[in-house]
Amino acid sequence: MPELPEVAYQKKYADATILHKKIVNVETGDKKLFQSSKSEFEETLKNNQFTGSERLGKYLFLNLEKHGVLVVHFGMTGRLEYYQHEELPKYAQLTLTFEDHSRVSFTCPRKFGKLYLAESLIEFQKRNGLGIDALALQKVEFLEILKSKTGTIKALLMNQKQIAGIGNLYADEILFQVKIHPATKVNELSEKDKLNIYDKIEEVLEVVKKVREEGQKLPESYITTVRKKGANCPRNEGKIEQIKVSGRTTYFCPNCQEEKS
DNA sequence: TAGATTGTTACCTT
DNA sequence: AAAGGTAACAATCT
Repeated sequence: MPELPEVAYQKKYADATILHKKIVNVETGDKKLFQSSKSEFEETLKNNQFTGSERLGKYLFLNLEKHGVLVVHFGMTGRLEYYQHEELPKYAQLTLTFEDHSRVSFTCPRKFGKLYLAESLIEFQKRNGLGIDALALQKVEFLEILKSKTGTIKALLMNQKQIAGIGNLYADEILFQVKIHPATKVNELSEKDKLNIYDKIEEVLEVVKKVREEGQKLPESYITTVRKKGANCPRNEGKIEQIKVSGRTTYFCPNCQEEKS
């Protein structure tokens, strides 16, 4: 599920389903997901309730009436499922039953998700060194982050300690939209390039966030819609290629996104 | 079937 | 010291 736009959708989903209801039962799954002891989760959540939610990057914060906040990281396959029936969904790792008998499960087939207990969003952000949320990022902050960096622009966009919220998919999308080769070194970018990248970060994330929240389709001009080796470029100027950049599989159009020399 | 998949991070090298 | 690249994690799909 999980880059910034998908987590924004999970926040909307949580807001519509699980706020202001007393939690009467807590069931936990594989302990590798739980970043505090499972008994601590059980004790903290039982007889408590969610009062609201916040999002930072790819993390969802479910604020509790007492004892701080439940923090959810969705890994690659995590999601919230709200339902009224008895049987647990497949891959349920945390299941809360509310006073009205409805339930919510955090499901996570690949178990890359993580659950934390924290005092607050700010405390969690500091403790984990998370950067500024990509949609709250100011132009000057972005330019400051780019200073004296030597790695690839793609790796920087995905570095959660610098900018929080962009992953492999939308890093590729941003660089496709701005027509910059993903392996370009940050120190080789012109000032114009940098400003264009900043604008596309905001544009792409806003567009995809809205698409996810409203259940719409991505624009046909997006490489994400044809993310496959040999596919036709949405601009019809070439064939999509697949390479590795900073260890991650990367899709781009060599025709639109020329390599700097 | 080998390699791919939206996540992070420990561990290497420079 | 710090920054950047890589492999590993788990389960499934093509």
